[in-house]
Amino acid sequence: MSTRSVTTAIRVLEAVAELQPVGLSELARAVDVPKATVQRVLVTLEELQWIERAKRDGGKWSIAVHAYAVTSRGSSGSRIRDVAIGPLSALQLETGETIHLAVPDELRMVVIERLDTPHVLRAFLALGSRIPMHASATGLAFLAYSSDEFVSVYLQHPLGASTPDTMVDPQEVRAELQVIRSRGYSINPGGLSSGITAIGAALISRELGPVGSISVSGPSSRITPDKFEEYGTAVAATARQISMALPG
Amino acid sequence: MSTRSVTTAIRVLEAVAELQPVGLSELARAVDVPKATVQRVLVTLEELQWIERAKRDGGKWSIAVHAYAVTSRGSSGSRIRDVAIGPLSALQLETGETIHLAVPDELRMVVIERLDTPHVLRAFLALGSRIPMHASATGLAFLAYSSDEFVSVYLQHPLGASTPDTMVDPQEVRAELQVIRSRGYSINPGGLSSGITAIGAALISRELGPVGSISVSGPSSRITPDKFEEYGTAVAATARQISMALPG
DNA sequence: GCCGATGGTTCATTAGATGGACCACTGTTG
DNA sequence: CAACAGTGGTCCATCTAATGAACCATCGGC
Repeated sequence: MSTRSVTTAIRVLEAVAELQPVGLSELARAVDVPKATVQRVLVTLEELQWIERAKRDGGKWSIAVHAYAVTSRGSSGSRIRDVAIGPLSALQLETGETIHLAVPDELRMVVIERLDTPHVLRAFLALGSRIPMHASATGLAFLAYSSDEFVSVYLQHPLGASTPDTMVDPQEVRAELQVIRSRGYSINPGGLSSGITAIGAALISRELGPVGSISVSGPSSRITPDKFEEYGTAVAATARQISMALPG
Repeated sequence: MSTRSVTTAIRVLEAVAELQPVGLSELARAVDVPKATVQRVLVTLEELQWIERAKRDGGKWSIAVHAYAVTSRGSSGSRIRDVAIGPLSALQLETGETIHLAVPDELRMVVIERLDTPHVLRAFLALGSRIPMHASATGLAFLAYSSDEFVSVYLQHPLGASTPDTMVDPQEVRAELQVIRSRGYSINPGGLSSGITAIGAALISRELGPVGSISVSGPSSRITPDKFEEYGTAVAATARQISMALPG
């Protein structure tokens, strides 16, 4: 139907990203394509500066910065980021805690922006991190406003535990989503990283439904239950403000 | 010699990234490939979730989050980022200003990490920004420790002015690099954005030479000349610390 | 020495990418 | 309103160029 070689090339590229640093044979096995084909693809991608081989370490392959530079320029989240950055900045100043902006990619949330806290004790999520929806405040908020179909599909996949406190029971998650909807924001105490509590709210486009979410997070010692409501309403208000400014 | 269709596909992808949101005809012109071919590539890339078409706006193409998620997972800079994040966090707390971590891609510096200030007045560079070397503290620091060949090649290209204060004379840049080397850090007052001053230092791998650089930046009203030395030595010390922890 | 890995290359076969020509549609202009 | 210059999109005969089985070279271990 369409450009088989391109498809395999991209599949190889994604495999490199996932397994890096990785060698030829392992890649060929992972993608289930003959070595010779993978080899040609690798050389091509190298010429294009999208991947590079380690100088030592038997010349294993990794993604090159150029690939990152190309794809990060913009990305669909960029318009969201543009309208979000102002309100998020205000929210950061108001709460003094770390703020995350995340958008969905397949079954994960991807962190596309972060504003830092001045505190020495910081909640840290690297930009570009892919985190499970059921284990994060952003993901839960997003799920809470997603369609039933999507939630069902999501919950059919095995729910891994990021920490001992992660919700792994689909029933429990469903109930929590209901709570989030009635409350307007999500609370995730230690479900993604032990000792980190986060409070999130969904960004909802009138036309497209939920398109991402935001959260404020910090050490559980600072984000105590008595602050949940204050931070929750602040996050929810900021999310509403961004939602209204969305292009859709 | 190798996989022509893949090459054109990647060229199309890069063109989309650069011109997004962009339509079929414009793309075909940009990459100088028949519309029909571009069309097939676009459909393929869409199936792979690497690009997406706007719902409104005549269905123009943009890079999808998935592409960003794939390439940001790791990227060669990731190991740098991993070892850098701790020291950078300390530097951010020490100075209270925005910290950037950038690595070279072709003739630009690409911002791969940022720790920002809690100040209302913020120096902001979006992640993934590609900035000219001669116009940025990070770039100048990187150049200062690059090979003569690379510097010569770089200076042969036209030096664009990002602001009225950008150095555009190759001689002047060369002299500045000398100053940076003897001082140990770079200073860039308003050369990238008017009213923003940045101080940078290079990350140097013993085996590979310069692999990136870091900088602290803020409004020129805060980063005044009397702070140059204090911040400069701090940045340089942090850079040295990271350099020693580098894998190479 | 053999064995099981690895990375890398060759080349006959034919799958499949190519691109010129074409259609349908929209908005502009004289 | 007819002609026109754009746009996105599709067909299909031609022949390029992607494929992959078979092959070789090298490495490390036992």
